[in-house]
Formats: sequence, C-alpha cells, structure tokens
Amino acid sequence: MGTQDVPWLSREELAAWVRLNAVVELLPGVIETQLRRDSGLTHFEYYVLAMLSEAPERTLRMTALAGMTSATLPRLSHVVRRLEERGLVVRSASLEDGRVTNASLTDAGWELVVSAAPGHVRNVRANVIDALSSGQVAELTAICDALLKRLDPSGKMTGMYERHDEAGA
Amino acid sequence: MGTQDVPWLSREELAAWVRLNAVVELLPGVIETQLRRDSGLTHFEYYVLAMLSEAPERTLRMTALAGMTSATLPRLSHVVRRLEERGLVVRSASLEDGRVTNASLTDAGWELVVSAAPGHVRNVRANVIDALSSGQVAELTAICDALLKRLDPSGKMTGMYERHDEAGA
DNA sequence: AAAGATTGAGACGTCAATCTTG
DNA sequence: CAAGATTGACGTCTCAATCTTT
Repeated sequence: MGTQDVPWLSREELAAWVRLNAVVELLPGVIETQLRRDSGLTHFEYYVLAMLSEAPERTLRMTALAGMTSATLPRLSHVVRRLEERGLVVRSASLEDGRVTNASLTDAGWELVVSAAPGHVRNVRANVIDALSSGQVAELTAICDALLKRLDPSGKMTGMYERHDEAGA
Repeated sequence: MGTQDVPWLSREELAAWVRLNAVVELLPGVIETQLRRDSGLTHFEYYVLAMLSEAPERTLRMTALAGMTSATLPRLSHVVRRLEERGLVVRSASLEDGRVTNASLTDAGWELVVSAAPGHVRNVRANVIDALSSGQVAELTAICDALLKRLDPSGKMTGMYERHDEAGA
C-alpha cells in the first residue's frame, strides 16, 4: 500500500491499471451486445428487472433500487420511465410516505427477465467466470471489495453488495 | 474453470460478478470527475493524448490509437475531431497510404496532458493502487489478462497491452 | 471487394434545476 | 430546509451507412 510518495506508478502498478482499464472498457460491450440482441434489454435494464424480481412483492423504492444497481437516482428515474412505457414495470406513490416512489415488476417484466436470464448467465460464465480459476474468482471478489471501499466509501451505492442474486428468476 | 454445466452461478461466482459489476459502474465516474474538473478532459480523451505523447513523432494512425485505447474506430473518430477543434491534436492523411489518417499531438495538447498527468496519477493511486496490497496488484494483473483473452480474443483492441505508459509525459 | 476512416441519427448518462412531501 | 424523486438540456457512444483508397 502506498509504495511511494511520488505521483507515478511503478511498472507493476501500471500493468495492473492499464489492464483494469481495458476490462472496464470492453466488458460492458460484451455483456450488452448479447442482452440487447437476445432480449432487447441493456445490462442495466436487466439488472433493474432482476433486482425487482427477487424483492418482496417484486417491489422496491427508487432509492433502494439505485443503491443495489450502483446507479444515480436521475439515471434510474430515466430508465424506469422507459421500462414503464414498455409495460415491464409500474410506478406508484407510497402510502406511508408521499415522497417515496415504488417500482414494481409487471407480469410481462417478470416473464421477460425469466426468459433473459439463462442466456445472460451463460454469457457471464463464458466471458468471465470460466476464464478464471476458482482461486482467482475468490481473489477477484476480495480485490473488488477493497476497491469498492474507496470508490463508494459510504456504501450508499452497492448497498452492502450482498445477496444480489442476479440469476434471480 | 467451467465448474458446472447448468447456466447458473454459484454463490462464490455470483459474489465476484456482482462486485466486478459495481467496480465497472463506479470506477469510470471517479476517474472522470477528477480529470474533468482539473483538466477539462474525459478519461478517454486523456488516454488518447497520453498515447500520442509517447509515440514516435507524437503521432499514431487512427487504427493503432483505437487498439491502444480499446475503442471502436467511430468512437475514436468523434473524439479526435473534438480534440482537433480544441487545438490539442491535428489530423493528416498519410503520404504512403491514402486511406490512413495520422493523428498528432500539438504543443498545446502536449502541455495539457503534461499538466493533467500528476493529478490523474494521484487519483488512480488513491482510488485503486493504494487500496490493494502488492500481491493483489499482481493478482489483478493476472486476472485481467485472463479476462481480456475472452473479451478481446484477437487482441486487436488492447494492442498487446504492453508498454502503455500512461504516466507518459 | 476489402481496408481505413468518417458521418449522422438515435439512445443513454450526467449535471443542474425543479418539484413535492415530510 | 432536507429527503425523495423527476425533468430537460447537453455531451458522448453506438450502430449502420457511406466514402475513399488500395
């Protein structure tokens, strides 16, 4: 940790950073292409539907949903509006607190996420999980946890990054 | 590798995937915010300028530049046009092959990337490198190499992901 | 016809401003 | 005034189509 005080990276650090960047640039495209082609969903839309599919009553408040998906509230609001226009989700004001909006999965949304899940999971397996040894899977988990402590110190996004069963359907 | 044939993820695999996703969602924002605030550049624009700053003659052909930055050609073309409008880069047709466009860093572009580098590197260190042990830095490098073999099998993007000295200035 | 590169249209994300309820 | 959420404007990316040179 903090090997030097100078603001430059060592060769080893640079190697890691360059590769991490390449992954961050390329992974979204690979995931999105399959989902869009096979189910007409972006990865983020899929994630939103998957989170709702596992929630009690298939319903979550916007803020909770934003945390689970590591998204800002404006971004989520735009996406949920489009999903609602497509009949995959419905929004309703909370009875307990008038400021709160609840998003709920419709039957059509449920059916779409159920039909999309197997292909998506196969794609994740083919492009990520199967590329790694089981030891590397564990290391990756620990590394990402360490990074997320910096990237999201408050933990407000990423919830507690627990129990996000994306297979969820 | 390929622990099961069913298209679902184990708990350990899911944990890794969920966290990797959160990193992929959050990291770009953290990097971009600093660069945009301090230097008026997106991360991708910075990367483009940095690659040019290290190249012979501070010049690269569009296709080579796209590979080094893991970008598609249309994306790079749009970005280079904007950088040229800002006077940071100039484009010129190759004399040897009329199809080829060379992009070159101007003096203004050089000065901007030089001034932007220290703050950017400090930010990368603070949010990524310093969050990890030196062992984890090595593990992350190996893991990303494994992922990139799947995400970019041809290696056309990511060049050979070697010698991308981002400090480069 | 293929390779290198550009263009324009459409979709999405971000930011700042706004609105409403507590 | 703070919290929850929405809106609109703007910038960037993606995709398909296009153009030029080989």
